[in-house]
Amino acid sequence: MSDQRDKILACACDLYLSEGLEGVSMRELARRLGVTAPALYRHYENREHVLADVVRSAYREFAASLYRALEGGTPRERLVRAGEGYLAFALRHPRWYQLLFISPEQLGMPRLPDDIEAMGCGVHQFWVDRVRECQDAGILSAGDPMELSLTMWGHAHGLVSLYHIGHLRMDEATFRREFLRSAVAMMTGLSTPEFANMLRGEYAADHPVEAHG
Amino acid sequence: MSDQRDKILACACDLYLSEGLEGVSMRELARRLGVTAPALYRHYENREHVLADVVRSAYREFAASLYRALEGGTPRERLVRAGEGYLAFALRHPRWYQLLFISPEQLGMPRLPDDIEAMGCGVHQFWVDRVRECQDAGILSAGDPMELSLTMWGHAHGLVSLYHIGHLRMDEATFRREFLRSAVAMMTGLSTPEFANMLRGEYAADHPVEAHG
DNA sequence: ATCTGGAACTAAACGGTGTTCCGTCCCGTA
DNA sequence: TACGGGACGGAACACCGTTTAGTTCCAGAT
Repeated sequence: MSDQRDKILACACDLYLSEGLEGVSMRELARRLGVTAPALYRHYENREHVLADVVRSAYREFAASLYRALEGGTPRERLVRAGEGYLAFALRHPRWYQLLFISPEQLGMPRLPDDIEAMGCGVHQFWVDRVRECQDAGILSAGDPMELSLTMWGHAHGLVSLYHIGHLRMDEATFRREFLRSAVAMMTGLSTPEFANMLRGEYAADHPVEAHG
Repeated sequence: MSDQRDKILACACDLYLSEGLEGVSMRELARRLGVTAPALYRHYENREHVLADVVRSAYREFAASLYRALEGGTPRERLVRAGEGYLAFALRHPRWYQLLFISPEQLGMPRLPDDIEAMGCGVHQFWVDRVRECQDAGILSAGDPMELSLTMWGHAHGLVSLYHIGHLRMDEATFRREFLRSAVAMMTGLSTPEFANMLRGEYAADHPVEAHG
């Protein structure tokens, strides 16, 4: 029965979300479960395997947040909703987001397990699909959809990452505005000329330039 | 005399570059210096302060790699060289690059020391200056130079970060090509229309599309 | 020349970590 | 009823950061 394994994982997730990676120790885990540390090794080979399962949980939560974008009715709406879901997840669950993009060696493993790498590729594929259908709809310019999605993903992850680290001295509301503005600026370089104009127009209408001097 | 302090720092840098963060332990540091661990506390308050000095070293190396761009003769050349310097540093010294963008809590500190945060802002300011002079030269579109540089920085850091983590399944040469292509695509969204056209033309001339079926 | 103070070090220890080994209990099954 | 195996606890090993107390040694002042 893997009932206890589930409890360990749930406890490890709680511990990680509240205390960070260093907070997830086998002994503290055991303490919270009313057990001694060696007992955990009945259910998990070692700490590394526990952390790998926490990462898997993070990926599942992340994927769920993204896949809700498929409820959108048009390629454009699905792409926009995917972007919104991405940002929402990154801001609502900073620690989970960071776990998705942490280097394996910080988890104490030389390489990520294959299935976790596959989850990362799955997310990437989701983006490629969103891009491709926007290309088919004439919204994004032609070209390898993987290349376009790479540019978009890199941009989004970079901004979020800089914000989480604290290199950007902004509050969350300001960051949301900057993220949107920056995304629109970047997307105009990836869109068809007509759609780029439309994007600029919509953004200008929604965000009138404030007077300052 | 801070001779020993310098030796400790040099040894910590070596240790970090070869073994990673976890490899930098006070005991191993002491072993390599032919000394016992408590002796280190004569020269450094604790491990956190040692690591902070390693981060400072990383920043100095990074800044040096960037500031060489000022040898360029035109705003455009200085911006391009800065981008090349950024990528070169990130690829040549992955561990040092990662140290610049690591979250404080992974270093065991609640917040970065003020002077280190200031070094990060200094690098940012360098980018803002490169952008501003390109705007003055009519190469980049008008607008807050901080906003433009944020878009560019986010994009660059995001791509490098994804590559370092291993989410991008490419060798280094492929990544360099993808990075350049992606940067050009993004820059066309930030440039004046004339310069965007020129950019596209130059990139197309340097990178003829390969035939594939 | 002797005394003194302080810098630099060592040894030992405390409490923490991941992990292993071994003994023990307990429960389902033959 | 006997057995086997899963689940656990206790003790231990080797490591970690850090503190305390004691030692060595040398420069400078008396």
